[in-house]
Amino acid sequence: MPTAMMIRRLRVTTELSEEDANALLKLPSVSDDLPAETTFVREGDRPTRCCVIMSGFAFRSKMTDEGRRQILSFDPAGDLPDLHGLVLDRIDYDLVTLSPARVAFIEHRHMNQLIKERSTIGRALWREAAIDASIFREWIVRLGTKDAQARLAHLLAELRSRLAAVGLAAAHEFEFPITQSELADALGISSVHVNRVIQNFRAAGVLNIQRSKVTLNDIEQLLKIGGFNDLYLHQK
Amino acid sequence: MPTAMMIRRLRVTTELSEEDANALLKLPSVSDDLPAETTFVREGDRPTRCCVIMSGFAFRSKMTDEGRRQILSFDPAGDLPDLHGLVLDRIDYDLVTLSPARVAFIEHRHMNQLIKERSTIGRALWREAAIDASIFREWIVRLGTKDAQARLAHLLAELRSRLAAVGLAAAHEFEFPITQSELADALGISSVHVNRVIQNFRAAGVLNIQRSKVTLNDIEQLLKIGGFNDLYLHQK
DNA sequence: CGATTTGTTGACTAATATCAAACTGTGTGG
DNA sequence: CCACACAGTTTGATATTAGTCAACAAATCG
Repeated sequence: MPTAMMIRRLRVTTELSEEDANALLKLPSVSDDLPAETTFVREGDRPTRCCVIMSGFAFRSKMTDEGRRQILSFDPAGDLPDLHGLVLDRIDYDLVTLSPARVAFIEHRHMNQLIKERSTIGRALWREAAIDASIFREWIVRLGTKDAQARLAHLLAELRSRLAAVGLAAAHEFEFPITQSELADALGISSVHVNRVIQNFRAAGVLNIQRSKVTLNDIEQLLKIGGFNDLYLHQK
Repeated sequence: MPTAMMIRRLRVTTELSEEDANALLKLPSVSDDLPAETTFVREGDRPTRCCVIMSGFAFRSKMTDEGRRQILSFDPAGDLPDLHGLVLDRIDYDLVTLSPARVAFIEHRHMNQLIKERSTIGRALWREAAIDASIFREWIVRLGTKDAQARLAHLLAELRSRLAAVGLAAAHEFEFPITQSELADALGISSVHVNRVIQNFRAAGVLNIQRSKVTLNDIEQLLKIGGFNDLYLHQK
């Protein structure tokens, strides 16, 4: 059952009948175990299949001409990070494993066939892509209006909310195997500054990030500092 | 023909048969002339119709709890800025006129009917939404990796490219009725700093922004300073 | 025409970047 | 088990970018 996690994920935002779920489970796919830091889709690729993160984390990123990397999303198990490859000729970002991850690949023709047969699935997938876009919009707000502290708090609040929705976060902590340098590339600040911000949070007893685990000691503070409001996640 | 500009816009990115175009032209809609700075869709709204910018400009924005505004997109004539309202329960941003603008509204049920009847139109619209998301991703790169100069250059390069594609930009200039304060909210910098960056560009003979008109004197420099690469616009 | 918004300037401050060095932890091979 | 290498983190010093505030000038609008 390669796509069980994906169905759990879809059901966070969409009602899905057992029939539809079963149809999704029957999608032919090939899976691959990838080590951390593996780029498995590249900017400029012409996609013929889309992928599902089965376990671990991936992220999407872009390199600028000046050699800077911007991380655009974190994609935990269940995510479909290149769904729009179905309707676009080219992929406009790199897709990279953050941790060792298992990734399933589904041929576009199978997806298209299923969408044609079951319009509710087409709708669910379009909806999923729309929420993906909504998360990008909030990412813009994060970078455009918040200082370094608030950016980190907001990102962690979002991750917690999304991971909790699929059972991947406990009350006060979750697995998130990221380096400070990667956080820096996600938040648009330097890794030195990420380090200092984390230290402030530790000293204030708000949170800790250590060895692939995020601990949120004071979630109320976290939400307040990050100015976090979960409307944009469109969870039921 | 309320949606002629929209069709021109769709044809930038998608092949559309005459039949499909005609079906789109027959969509029932109501239009409205709105003054500048009018918020006509609000964050939290439950959408029942979607809109097409017929003339002028709109923008999408979000307010943070701290009272800061982040502009998320500029939407010229032809744009469908809330297409994803078709698949989401709530709108997660404000939609505001930048200039006086004519806006057409199409009931979701008419859109859904048409999508059901003509799957190529459904595809075209999904594709449109996917490109919208791609532009958000690049907006993240702009804010996360570029300094103030490059942000402005990159934004103007994007606008030029998109406007030229639908015939709304001449070789070296286009209409864009924006204040420096609005630019500041789009670029994540202060309006004072926007002013200084513009002055630098003027002094260097690269560009000018004046009285609702953007003049690009040295496009090569503009693209270079902005680090602009148009892959993400997915234009044919 | 006055009223209001927008643009411009200068002085000062705050946030964050950069650079370089040192420190910590973890895994590897001898 | 130790020594080493490596990646990641931490620290301090300094530089740069951009923000804030306040005043004024120039456009624009009714």
